[in-house]
Amino acid sequence: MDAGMGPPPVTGAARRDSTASILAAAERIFSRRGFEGARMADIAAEAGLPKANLHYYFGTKDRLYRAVLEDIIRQWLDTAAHWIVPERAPAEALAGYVRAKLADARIRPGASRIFAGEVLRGAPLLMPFLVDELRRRVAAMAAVIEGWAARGLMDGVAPAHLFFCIWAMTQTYADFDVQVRAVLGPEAGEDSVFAAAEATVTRLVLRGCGVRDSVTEMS
Amino acid sequence: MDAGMGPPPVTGAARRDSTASILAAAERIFSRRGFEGARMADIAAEAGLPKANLHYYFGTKDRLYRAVLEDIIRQWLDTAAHWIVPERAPAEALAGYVRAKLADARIRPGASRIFAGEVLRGAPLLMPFLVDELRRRVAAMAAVIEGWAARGLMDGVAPAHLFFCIWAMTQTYADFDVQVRAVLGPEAGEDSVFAAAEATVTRLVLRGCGVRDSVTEMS
DNA sequence: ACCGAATCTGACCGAATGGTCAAGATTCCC
DNA sequence: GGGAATCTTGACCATTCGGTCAGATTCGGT
Repeated sequence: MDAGMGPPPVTGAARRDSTASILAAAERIFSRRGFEGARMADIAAEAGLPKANLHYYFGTKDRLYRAVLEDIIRQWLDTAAHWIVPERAPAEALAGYVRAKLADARIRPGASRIFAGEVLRGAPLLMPFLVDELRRRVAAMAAVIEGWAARGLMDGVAPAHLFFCIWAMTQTYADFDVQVRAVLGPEAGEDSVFAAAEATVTRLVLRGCGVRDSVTEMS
Repeated sequence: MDAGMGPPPVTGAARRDSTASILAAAERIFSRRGFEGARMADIAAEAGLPKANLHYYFGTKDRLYRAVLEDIIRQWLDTAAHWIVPERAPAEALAGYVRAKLADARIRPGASRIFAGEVLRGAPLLMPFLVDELRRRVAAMAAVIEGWAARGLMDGVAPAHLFFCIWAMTQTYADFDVQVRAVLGPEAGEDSVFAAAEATVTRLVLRGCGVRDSVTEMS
């Protein structure tokens, strides 16, 4: 992440507003069209600014994309670090993590979609992050899981795969939202969809891991 | 699916070879670059044919993409129709379906990635399919699940969401293969990765659904 | 009020890309 | 064997798109 620097390295006032609205617009456009499909002109229009303005602040399309990604990664890691800690009980931690990830998927689906698109393409930009930071984080989280298993609080499952599954199930509600809506039909409201999603995912995770003291005995 | 027709509506001999290698090349290129990112010239090079040849057989990039997608959808539906049937026991059906989907993800990851990319973009081409065919299929599969639940063979879970979760978990091993490999490291071989994946996903699904007579009592 | 720095913007490129075409090569069928 | 349909291909084009730039315009400090 972070390569070189844009035009002026100083801080400004209007800078904040412009960059913020550009980033927001970029997240919206990139999330639906992907990096290649997104047009700088469209992002500019979405942000209500002339195209040259984007280049003034971010230099190139590539750097703008990186900036968006960086923001996404930060939140991604924060959520995990908040929930998957040894102090919590497995039931609370895993259910909380699932709930938080689903909330992200609902509130900020574009972020999840951009991340997905990046990894789909082979993670040309994120590869260093995946191999270094993410790998370390997962190792740490795996240790937490194994600690719980060792204390008899849950079954022994392959920790990394458990996380792959949790990420897949939760993020699918952002990445494949169109499919979810199409299948469930228009009569299914957002609230009920996400309520059912949380119940289902939580159930699969908690029961699948044999978590004792299952908070969600039924749903 | 299927819109209009290519240049000549007749059958040919060399036609088969060329179209086949073009489709294979297209699947490889589209799967990593997405529709917008894929270059007709690259697909041509991958297929070992001049670019004009692709246009001779498929007319436009759009029609070539549709042809690839159509093929993918067919397999997608076949697998589901094969496993999720009332005659089978839930344990066998669900485990078999998971195994088959994971095999697809391993053997033909490009197909899954193309499908994912299409849905990520809002399914501009697949929307009709999602709303009509897929919705009907899921309704049928949901009826099977509910039948099993009614017979006391498994718990009552929201069937559509169960499938969303199964698709997410299995396809993530194709779509996010790069992330999986990066996190698990190079020392993890294909075989062991997919073995662990199958064990984990199957466990989450079967235990999560409270399937009786669980074939996989432990792993 | 004044001045330099920061910000903004319309007009303008060059490269890349999907698509075309007409002429040449090959295959098929009688 | 011969002619027509099918197939192949290099050269070419129009458009689109990321990026540039020089000239306004506004902002911040004194």
